[in-house]
Amino acid sequence: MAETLIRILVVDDERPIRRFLNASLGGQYTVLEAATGEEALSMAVSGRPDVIILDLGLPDMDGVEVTRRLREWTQIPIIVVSVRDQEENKIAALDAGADDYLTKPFGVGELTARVRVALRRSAAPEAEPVFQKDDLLVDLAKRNVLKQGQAVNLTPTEYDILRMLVQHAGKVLTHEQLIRSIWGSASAGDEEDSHLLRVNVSNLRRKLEPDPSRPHFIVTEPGVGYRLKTT
Amino acid sequence: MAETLIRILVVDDERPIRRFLNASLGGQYTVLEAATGEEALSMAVSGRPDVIILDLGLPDMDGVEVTRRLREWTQIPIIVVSVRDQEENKIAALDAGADDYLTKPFGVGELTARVRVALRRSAAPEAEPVFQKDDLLVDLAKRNVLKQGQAVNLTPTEYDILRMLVQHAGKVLTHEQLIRSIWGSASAGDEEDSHLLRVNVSNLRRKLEPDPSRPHFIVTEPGVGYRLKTT
DNA sequence: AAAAGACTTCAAGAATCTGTCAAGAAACCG
DNA sequence: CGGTTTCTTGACAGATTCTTGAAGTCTTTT
Repeated sequence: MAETLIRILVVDDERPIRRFLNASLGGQYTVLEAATGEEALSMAVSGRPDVIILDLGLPDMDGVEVTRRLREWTQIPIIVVSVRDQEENKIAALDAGADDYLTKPFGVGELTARVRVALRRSAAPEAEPVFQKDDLLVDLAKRNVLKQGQAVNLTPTEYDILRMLVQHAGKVLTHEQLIRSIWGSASAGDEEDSHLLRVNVSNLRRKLEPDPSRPHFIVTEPGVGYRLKTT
Repeated sequence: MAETLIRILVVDDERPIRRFLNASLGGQYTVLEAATGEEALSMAVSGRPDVIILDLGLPDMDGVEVTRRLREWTQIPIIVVSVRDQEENKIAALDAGADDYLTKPFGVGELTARVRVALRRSAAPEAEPVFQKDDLLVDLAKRNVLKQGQAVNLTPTEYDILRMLVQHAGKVLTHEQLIRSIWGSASAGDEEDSHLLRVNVSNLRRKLEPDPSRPHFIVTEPGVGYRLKTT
């Protein structure tokens, strides 16, 4: 069957559950397994799954955090599966970037139906999680930034800005868009934060650009915002 | 906020439930209502909702059938809401094209979270308005202007004018329309600004036209305004 | 053909926006 | 708690853009 090319990553720390899901889905899909959050994150990169089924109760990391980390670089559909039935858990997971939330126990039929929904949708094109140009390489999945093969140390804020730029490489991001994505929608339209943004971009350039005074990667669009050059 | 432009169509035959949902969602979204399947189908056309919340138990038509009919022409996210808790109902609805399935009773928080998920997804792939003619390419989504493949540096004002022209390519834009869209309605009818407009158009031509003295793209309609040639 | 009106071009000062440095405050980590 | 990193803020120089005036060009009208 050609369908077997579709890969599903099952993340759950309990082996019996993994085996159960493997048995349920294995007939139609290729099933990858991960038992911890770290494992899930790395397998999401290496295994290139088409759907991720994620249990919230992991030993090393909360499932919501895993979701958040994944969403930094990919739109792979995430179906959260958990014994937690409280509404607040569902909301937190969904707002963190999950596409669906099933409460255990659930029927296999419903799960596969929701997997089909996720697959049906993911015909859409996906942004590249890796940006490369000349000596600069940004890998959003690994959270790596290399300049001439050397790791570059970025502060969280700097990385957030760079991630935004990479996710919209080639497009102009307005000051407001950048500020909102980094400091929240609360503080948009504030001159203070415009300045903050400029300082951070300046720092970014100093760390990334060969010649910060004549930017090669992060170019200014006067009066508007910044853009990551692709060409 | 302008966010109220997002429209949600609530389909349920019970008025109390419609009122409840309207109250729950009305603060953030514009809520449209339909009580029957037929009404839902016609409102999906006329109301152009961004999300549809659909009850399965309608008097004239089964909700699954409504879903199927909608999917014949649109990908508007459909969140099914039903008292039916059997797995087969869920599977049928999801496979018919629904994006999500909630069993009544449900929490408002969860519903709005799932609405956000649906909106988040459909917000992603936006149509890119692009204008191309000969050597000139204007990409409004990227805010890019290329002349013979080379990026052209436009000032914010110049870009605003060009954007207006592209958005109404082929049509004549009066001086007043252009001035109003760029400097606000306050200063329309002012001779000062008419001049300003001319200066900016002149600069635009110098940057875009092969021969600024004989405009190929931005042509003057004497006494009226300017027009972007499409042919 | 001259005149009037409309449009275009050029140039320079004013206003605004942007980049950089540096130092104190705050947060983080062991 | 001490040390380190990161964040925030202010000041200032530099660059870009906006605005305005004057002069030149084109078109239409008389």
